[in-house]
Amino acid sequence: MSARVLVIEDAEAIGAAVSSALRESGYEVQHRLDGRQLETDLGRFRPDLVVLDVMLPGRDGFQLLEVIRRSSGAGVVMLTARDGVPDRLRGLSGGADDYVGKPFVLAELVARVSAVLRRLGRTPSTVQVGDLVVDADAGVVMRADRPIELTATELRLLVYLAAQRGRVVSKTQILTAVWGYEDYDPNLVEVHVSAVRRKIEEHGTRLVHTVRGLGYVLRAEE
Amino acid sequence: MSARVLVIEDAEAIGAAVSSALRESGYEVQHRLDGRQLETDLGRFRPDLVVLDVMLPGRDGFQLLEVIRRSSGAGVVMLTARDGVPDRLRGLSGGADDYVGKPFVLAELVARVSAVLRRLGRTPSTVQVGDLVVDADAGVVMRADRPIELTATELRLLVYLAAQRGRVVSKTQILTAVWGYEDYDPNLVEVHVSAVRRKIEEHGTRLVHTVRGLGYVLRAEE
DNA sequence: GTGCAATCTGAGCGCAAGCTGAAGGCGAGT
DNA sequence: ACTCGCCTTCAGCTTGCGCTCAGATTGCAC
Repeated sequence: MSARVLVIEDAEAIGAAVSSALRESGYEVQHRLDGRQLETDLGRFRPDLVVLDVMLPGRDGFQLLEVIRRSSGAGVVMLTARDGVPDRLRGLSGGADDYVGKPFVLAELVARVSAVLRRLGRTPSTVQVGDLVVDADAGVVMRADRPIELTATELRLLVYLAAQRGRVVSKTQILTAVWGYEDYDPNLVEVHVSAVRRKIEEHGTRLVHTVRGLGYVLRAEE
Repeated sequence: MSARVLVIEDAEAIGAAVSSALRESGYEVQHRLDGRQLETDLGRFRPDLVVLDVMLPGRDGFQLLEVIRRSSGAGVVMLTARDGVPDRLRGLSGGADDYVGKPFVLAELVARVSAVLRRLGRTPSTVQVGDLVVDADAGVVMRADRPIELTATELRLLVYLAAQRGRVVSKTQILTAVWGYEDYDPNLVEVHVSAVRRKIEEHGTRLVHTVRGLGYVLRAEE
C-alpha cells in the first residue's frame, strides 16, 4: 500500500533525518550512502521514488539518474545546492521529476516527494472524508461542493492528516511532517488543529478526532 | 515465527531486565555484555533487531552499529543517555532505526522495538481476532469495519494482548509490558481489562478470556 | 453447600492533556 | 511608513483519563 522511497545521500545526518521524516509520513524507506549498489536496490527494493543527492562519492547524481531512468519507472527528486542554478537545469533536463535545494526544510522535501508520487499515480491526489474533499495537488479543500479558505499552514496540516487518514498521528509526527521541527511544542499543533476544525467542521460534525495521549485522526463521523 | 532480538548491554541488571521484558513480549532474546563476538552472533543467531548500548567496553555502540549495517539487515535500537542530544544525532545519523534515552521505562523500549520490527516488515502491524482488527501502527481498532474509540492505555493494553494472541499472559507480564511497573497491583489491570471488554465485546461475545489464577488470553470465541 | 480468594465493576477524585481567545511580532503588499 | 493577515506564544479554562477504593460477584476447594 505505502510507497517505497530510496534515499541516496552521503551526508549521514541529512540522510538519516530525511529518512525518518519520510518514514513518519508513512513511506517505506531505505537509505544508502552512495550509489554503488543502486542496480541491486532497484531490483530488490523496487522503489517508487528515489531521493538523490547530486554530490556523491563515486558515480554522481546525474549518472545515477540515467541508470534509474533506464531500468526503472521510479520518480526522482534531486537534492542540489540552493544556488546551483546550473545544477538545477542539468537535473531537470536529465529528467528528474523535481529538485530541492539545500539547505531545505524537511517538510518541503516530504511535500515534494508526496507531490511527485501523486503525479506518478502512486498516491491518490485527492482524498475524500465524509463530505470533505482535499485535493493536495490543487491545494483546494471543498466541503459539500463549496470551497473552503485555508491558510498555508492549515492546508499543509490538513493535507498531512488526509494522507494519513484513518491513522492516529502524534503531535510529534505532525510537527516534523508539517513544520520540520524537532522540538516538542504541542500547543502549536493544537492551535492550528483548532483553526482547521473551525473552518471544516461547520455543522457540528467531527472530522478531526482527538485521541488523548496519542494524537489526532482524520475520519468521517462514525 | 517470533522475531529474534540481540541485546548488547554491559550493565547486567539493565540487560537482564530488558531481556526478560522482551521475552515476555514473545521475542527470542540473546544477551551479551559486550560486542566482542558480534560478528559471530550476527551469523549464528541471525537477529532481526539489535538493542545496543552506546557506552560499552571495547568497541562502543557506534562502531558496532557500523558492523551491523555492513553485514546484516537487522534493525537497531540504541540506548543513549537521556540528555545526550549529540548522542541522539550521532545515533540516527549512523543509521540506527530508533533510540531510547536512559533512564527508560521498559514498556517504552518494548514498544519501540516492536515498532521498528513492524516497520522492517518482521512483524505484522495488524492482528485479527474474530471480527476484531487491531492495527498497532495506525493506532486503530475496528470491529466489523467500525472504528472503536479506545483511550491510550486501553489501546496499549489491547495491542499487547493482540501481539500475544492465543497465549495466556499474567497480570505481572501485562503490568511490565504496558505500564512498565514492577510492583504488583492486579486491580489496575482488572479495571482496564474491564474497560476494554466493555468497548470491544458489544454483543455478549467474549474476546478477552479470564484464566483464573493465571491471567488473560485474547482469543476468538472458543 | 460453605467459605475464601480472585475477579469484576461502578463511583469519584486529582491532575495532566487539550482547547481557545487574545495579543504580539513579523513579513508582504501598497 | 502603514496596513493587513498569518503564525506563534501565552494563560486561563475545560475535559476526561487513569488511578484508587469498596462493595458485589464468581469460581474453586473441601
